[in-house]
Amino acid sequence: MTNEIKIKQFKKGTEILRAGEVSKYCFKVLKGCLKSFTIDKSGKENIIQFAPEDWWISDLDSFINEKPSELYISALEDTEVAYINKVDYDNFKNLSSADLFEEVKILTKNIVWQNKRLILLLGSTGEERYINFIQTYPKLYERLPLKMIASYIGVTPEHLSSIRKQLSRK
Amino acid sequence: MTNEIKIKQFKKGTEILRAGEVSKYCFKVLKGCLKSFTIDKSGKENIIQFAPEDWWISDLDSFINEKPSELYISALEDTEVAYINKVDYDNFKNLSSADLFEEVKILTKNIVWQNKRLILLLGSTGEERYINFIQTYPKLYERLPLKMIASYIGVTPEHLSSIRKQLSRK
DNA sequence: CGAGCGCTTGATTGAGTTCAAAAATCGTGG
DNA sequence: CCACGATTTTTGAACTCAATCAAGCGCTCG
Repeated sequence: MTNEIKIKQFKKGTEILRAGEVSKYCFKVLKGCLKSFTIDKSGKENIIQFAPEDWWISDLDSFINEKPSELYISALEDTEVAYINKVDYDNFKNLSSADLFEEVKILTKNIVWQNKRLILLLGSTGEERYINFIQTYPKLYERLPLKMIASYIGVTPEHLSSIRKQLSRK
Repeated sequence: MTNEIKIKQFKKGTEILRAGEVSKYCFKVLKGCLKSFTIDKSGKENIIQFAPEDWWISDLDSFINEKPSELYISALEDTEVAYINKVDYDNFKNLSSADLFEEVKILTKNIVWQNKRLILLLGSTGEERYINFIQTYPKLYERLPLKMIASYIGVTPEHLSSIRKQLSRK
């Protein structure tokens, strides 16, 4: 197996992937934080994922099947990533069982994580999702501006502001 | 590798997993249809996933980590499944690279699928999600009662009914 | 110091829920 | 094969939670 992992830096604010382009890379964040998001019909940005240290991020569908991406990816902070390209990824099938098993574990974690988000989006209020966010990602809560968290949990910044106010009355 | 896949039938309406129990199995549907769902604070049922033919379903977090399930699973139709238990699943690490690679592909598909749901839930209206559902799962649309589809796309049955009415005026 | 960004506040609007009840459909036993 | 009860779907009115709109405050950084 050849080690084809490469390293790259992005300055805060860098646009790394634009919807419509094919996602050529899969990133693992070493330092800093990236986000993936859509922009819907009304022009609103919806954050699908934050990727702080040790998380990986990509538009998997676009990356694997080489189709236009639905997601944008950009840097929320100065960020350092390890990344892999499609050709190297396809060589996965030549990896050892141990490495593939590792990959299975990483993917499984992602499924569990996304599933929890689906459960929250379908069955809880904005307030509940906000509380859950703080408890689940206390570090991110300190690092990210309120409007990013609002977008992630699916409410407007104004509404999150009022949620906060209510919660502080206790 | 031992083939530890077993077959089982469920009658329509059977409760297969209850939230709070540990999910002992991972099911692959051969015939019929299962659903996984939560019941939120207000008692409302929120459908997380439908599993018609060839889909697999489980509370993965509960199954893998042997913790109490957040999800319920039940049979929407008379259903036949293949299932695997935890011990056999753990033997995955002894599988061939080819088999593990296959597993990676299955998991990747699940991630892509869940990701599309997240995008829809965060960035579209009930009407858009309904149209998307019909286009993505025309077969399911024929088989399932409206209230199930409503729960899946995150609106009330009453509202879905009115969405339908609006769409039919064309 | 001023421009811009992030956060808050309050007034207004609107998409979707709730509630209640009628109409349609389904399924099961006689 | 029909009848009747149960479930599902439709309808409409009242309501509610969150979005939108608009304005103002406080920081920071250029």
